[in-house]
Amino acid sequence: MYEALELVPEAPLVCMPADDGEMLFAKDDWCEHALEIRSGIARAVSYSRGGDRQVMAFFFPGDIIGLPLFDAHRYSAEAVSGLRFARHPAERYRMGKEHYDQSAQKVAGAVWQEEKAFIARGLILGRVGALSRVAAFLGYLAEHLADEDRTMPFAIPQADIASYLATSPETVCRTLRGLRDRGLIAMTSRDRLKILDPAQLARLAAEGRTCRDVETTRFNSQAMRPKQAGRR
Amino acid sequence: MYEALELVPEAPLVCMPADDGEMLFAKDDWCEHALEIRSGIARAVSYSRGGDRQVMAFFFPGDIIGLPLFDAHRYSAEAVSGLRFARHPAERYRMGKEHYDQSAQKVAGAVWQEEKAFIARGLILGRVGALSRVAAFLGYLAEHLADEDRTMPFAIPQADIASYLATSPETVCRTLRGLRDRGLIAMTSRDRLKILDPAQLARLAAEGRTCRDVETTRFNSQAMRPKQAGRR
DNA sequence: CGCGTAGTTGATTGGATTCAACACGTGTGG
DNA sequence: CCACACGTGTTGAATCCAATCAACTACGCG
Repeated sequence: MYEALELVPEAPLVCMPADDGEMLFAKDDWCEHALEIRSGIARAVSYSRGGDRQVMAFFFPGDIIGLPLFDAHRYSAEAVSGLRFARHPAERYRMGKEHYDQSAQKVAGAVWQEEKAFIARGLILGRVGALSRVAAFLGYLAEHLADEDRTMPFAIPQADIASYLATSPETVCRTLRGLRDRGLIAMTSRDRLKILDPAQLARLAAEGRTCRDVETTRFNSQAMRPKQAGRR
Repeated sequence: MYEALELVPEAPLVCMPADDGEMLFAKDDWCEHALEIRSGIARAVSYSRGGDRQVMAFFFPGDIIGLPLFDAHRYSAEAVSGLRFARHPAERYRMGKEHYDQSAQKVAGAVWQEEKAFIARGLILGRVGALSRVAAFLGYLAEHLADEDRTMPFAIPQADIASYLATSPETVCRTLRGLRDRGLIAMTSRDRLKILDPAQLARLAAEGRTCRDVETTRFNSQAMRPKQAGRR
């Protein structure tokens, strides 16, 4: 009865639509519902005093966001485009409550799934150079919403991509054009993107331009080198 | 700041030292112990195929790392400098096990504490320009290991800082010097850093150089603006 | 004392931001 | 149906910043 992350049938989980740009929940708000994304894309946003805004993560169909690791939401979430979602009572996912509908393992898995989105951005931003960041981002997108034909809906405003990648919209546009000209990707329509050469794209993401010290000091330095063998 | 998360007294928790650079646990390894940092600094590292290395997070005294959100470790951890730590049996922190030594709330709090370190890097890397990134990093450091005099041990190799900030060691050095020349920080010794002007530093972190579109499109754009009021 | 490493500084070059202008699609109202 | 405004994406030119290469200093340790 409790297998999978299946929704419990007792509550009639309607699939609600959200307008583009609509806020789904706000940081520090009480965590009432967890949201399961049915279609479209959502974004996690950080507003700092000072007025600057950062897109911290994107979420895709199948993701469950707003899980009550705490009582309060850890970030603000907004709809990007074409979002439809279902609400789950947060109590179901609250840890340590005795009335588990889900096993704690499942809850932990869902939390980890949510956190991975934030960590992924860190790894992407860790790469220097717009080219490798964009390439890594496309690879990340493909993992989440590419079909068997390596085609995916690409309904994310370039301003959001720019904020996510910590670069300017112009650079995003130029880089995408560069990838298109080199035949690595194709954009048939405004909102459809096809990855033509995943291997080359991954290579760009990896070697695009890595900090020099990584190669050099890694094998010379002592403080750098892990002394315990056997990592991967 | 880290109240509670108290260790259970039953096991004699010895405080083990680690050599600088020593690997504490490896990604994907079975999660046997959680490590409580008693002194010094540790780092989370990501090794990708391709040989590039990224410092994803720093951890400080009081932090508990390697918590078993899953069975396997989610990242590799290494000692940076002067690390002493205590091992806690991972079972204590495994979610959903019936034999809680800690309440699930405590476990969730510890997990969140650990995850925050990774998310903090994303927010720091989201800022463009080396100056704002370094300033934001110093502010983050100060939150975790500054004493009442705003002085803190600064025993992190600049190569690690550079990797963490996705920049080059030279730029880190130059930026620190710039901050020193402007009287915002002082480095009495090689490994002690004092923050002289926290307000100015925070200002630099915020406005250092924000992507232009943030200001302009935020108030004009429709897709950008959250339609539900009352965030913050 | 000499070696190795980390840190520092200068000069150069390439890349990204920025400003500006324009193209394109969409929805609205005349 | 067309004109228009508006937002988004696109492209060009100029400036500025940061990566890079190279040389040097400071420091810790045998």
